[in-house]
Amino acid sequence: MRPGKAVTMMDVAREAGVSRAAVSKVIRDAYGVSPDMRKRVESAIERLGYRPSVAARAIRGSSFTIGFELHEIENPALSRILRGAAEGIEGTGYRLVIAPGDPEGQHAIDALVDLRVDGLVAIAPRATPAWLENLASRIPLVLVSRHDPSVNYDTVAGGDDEGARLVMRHLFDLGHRSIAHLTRSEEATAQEGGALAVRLGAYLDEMARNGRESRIQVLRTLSTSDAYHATVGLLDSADPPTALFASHDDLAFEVLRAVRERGLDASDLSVVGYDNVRFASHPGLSLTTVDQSGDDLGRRAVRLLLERINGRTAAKHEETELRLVVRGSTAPPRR
Amino acid sequence: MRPGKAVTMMDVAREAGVSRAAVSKVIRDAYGVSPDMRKRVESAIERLGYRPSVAARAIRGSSFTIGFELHEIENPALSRILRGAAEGIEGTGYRLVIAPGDPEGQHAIDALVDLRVDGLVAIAPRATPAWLENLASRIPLVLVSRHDPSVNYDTVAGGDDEGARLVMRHLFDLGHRSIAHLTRSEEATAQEGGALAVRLGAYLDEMARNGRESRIQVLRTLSTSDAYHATVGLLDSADPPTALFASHDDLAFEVLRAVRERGLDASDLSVVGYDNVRFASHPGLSLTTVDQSGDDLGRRAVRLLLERINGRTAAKHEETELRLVVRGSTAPPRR
DNA sequence: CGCCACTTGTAGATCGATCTACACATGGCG
DNA sequence: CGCCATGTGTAGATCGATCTACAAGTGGCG
Repeated sequence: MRPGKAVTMMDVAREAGVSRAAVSKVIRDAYGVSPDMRKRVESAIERLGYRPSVAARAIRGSSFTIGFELHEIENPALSRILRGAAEGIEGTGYRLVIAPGDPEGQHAIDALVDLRVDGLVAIAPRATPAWLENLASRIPLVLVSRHDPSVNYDTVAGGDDEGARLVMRHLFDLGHRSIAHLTRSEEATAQEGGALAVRLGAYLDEMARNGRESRIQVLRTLSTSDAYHATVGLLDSADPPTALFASHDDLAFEVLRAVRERGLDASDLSVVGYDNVRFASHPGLSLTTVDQSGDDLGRRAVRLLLERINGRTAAKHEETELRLVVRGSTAPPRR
Repeated sequence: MRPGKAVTMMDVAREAGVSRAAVSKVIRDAYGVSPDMRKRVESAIERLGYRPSVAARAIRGSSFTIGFELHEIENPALSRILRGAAEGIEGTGYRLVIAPGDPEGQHAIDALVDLRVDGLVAIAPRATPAWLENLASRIPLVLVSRHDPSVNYDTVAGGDDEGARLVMRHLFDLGHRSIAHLTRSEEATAQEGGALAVRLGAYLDEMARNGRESRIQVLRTLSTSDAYHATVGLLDSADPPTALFASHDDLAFEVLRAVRERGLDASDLSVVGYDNVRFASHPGLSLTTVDQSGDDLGRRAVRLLLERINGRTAAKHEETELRLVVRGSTAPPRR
């Protein structure tokens, strides 16, 4: 029974004793259907278990499917955004498919475009604005966690500049004067509008404003496990900082791992993350962090995209609410 | 430029001065293409940036896409399986799309079937074997973390019975005599072949074998945050158990949350999880758990599915390696 | 009674690919 | 020189839907 046993519109038409066009009209809820015909067609659909082929639809017009590009499957901050998107799409008649991919997002985005989705939500922290503009000229596009001032695609992001400054001020207020910043690779912060680039910029600026240029120290890691080793190296250095601002929670947790393993605490090295993922509130971790309402980010992205699919062309750039959540991983420095 | 500006095979054919069929042959690497024609077509493809439409392909035959049904986006154990699947598909010429869905998996699976993917990897802990058999008769299907003895679909799972017994023996060896089990809702353990059902069964059996029927205590939660409240209730009860076996790490972490908030430790209530997600090894959590190689689960599922797509019809049922990882969340009971 | 408007349903083109069947060259060989 | 095998390319049907154009039927109204 394996070989292509799918029920088609033709089968339904035969079963109901009407034409294909009639069936099409019924399922699209189009004009020109008598109550009688509707009933017969609907019962035939029911009986045969017919389901319209998205592929066949896509080839003619809309697939009623939107794509979500996700480059880090295991990053809980991204999962939170994704959950918001999934919630946001409910009841809209559209469905969501996710393509896992590389950090550039290229491969995943291509896969979704090839599927002929009606629109795209992407994170793609390493894609260049030029490439995205080009993409946006061919398909409705919304970017999450980027601040590009594009006219062709929308963006939704947290106020990363403000968030990072909240973090820095919190640390300065506690009395820290030597604060390091832990972020991703050079490429990850290369795009001016990227969230990590903005956070890095705010860190550098706040250090300068407070006259601490000489203590600026930026660490970079490729993977999360790298973050652990980088911290170990930092703690072993001659004159370690008293606080560390990690550009997102997943990195911060690895920093905490190193700190705890040494038997140290927040007075030795205060740690701040970003995103307020679920684990941050766990008493075993208790991470001070910034909540940028990741789920709201996803929900809004979907809403903006649907607006665009339905004809809006003027770009919108939104920001979500921010909130510094102070927990046990930060404290005044011991000295 | 927005309106359907996609480059089609026809455009490429025109550009290269050949027929559509010729272009098709080149991209499918089919027989009957002269080196000269190949070159011209390839350069035309390059010049126009042509990408074949998966939708159009799917309608005729294969989409070279496989679907992954994921009902809990934020569950790190599932993310781990997903990562394995994503790794396993690399270099195979297929691509992976994920559909987020409800616990029944119905909606997500339907969405993937409607997309006309070539095969399906599903977790669907609450689907009935009958429904899955029916599904498997229409599309190649592999189930993860289920032990159904189906002849129409494959399964890959950890040895859940053995794993749960490892946990129980570890707790008995430490001296625990009153052990509770925390699992999901009734529906989640209703399917006989489901991983949670098997773990529950092993718990009940081990309690009985050790003559502790009277201390059997099964708690159920709907959400992860529920697990926290359930634990609080348990700790407040008249004669609380000295150990708790949670059916997966995410629940265990919430149990630990309650334990830690009370200032209690492993001697008061030992906690064991299942899955060995990344956070389990964090010193702030340090959870004893069972590692069932979640990434391997995903990798194997993909491999089995591709075998099936390529013609295998005899069902295979595989199990992954198991390993009990003892950490700080378990200790001998205080009394 | 005849014309028009409206309702209800169908035929057939179309979307972008795949794939079978065939046409046309070319050249080897008896 | 004629026949056939081989190599190269194309025409056209096909997949499952959408959607325009139109045919047939019904009833209102002057």
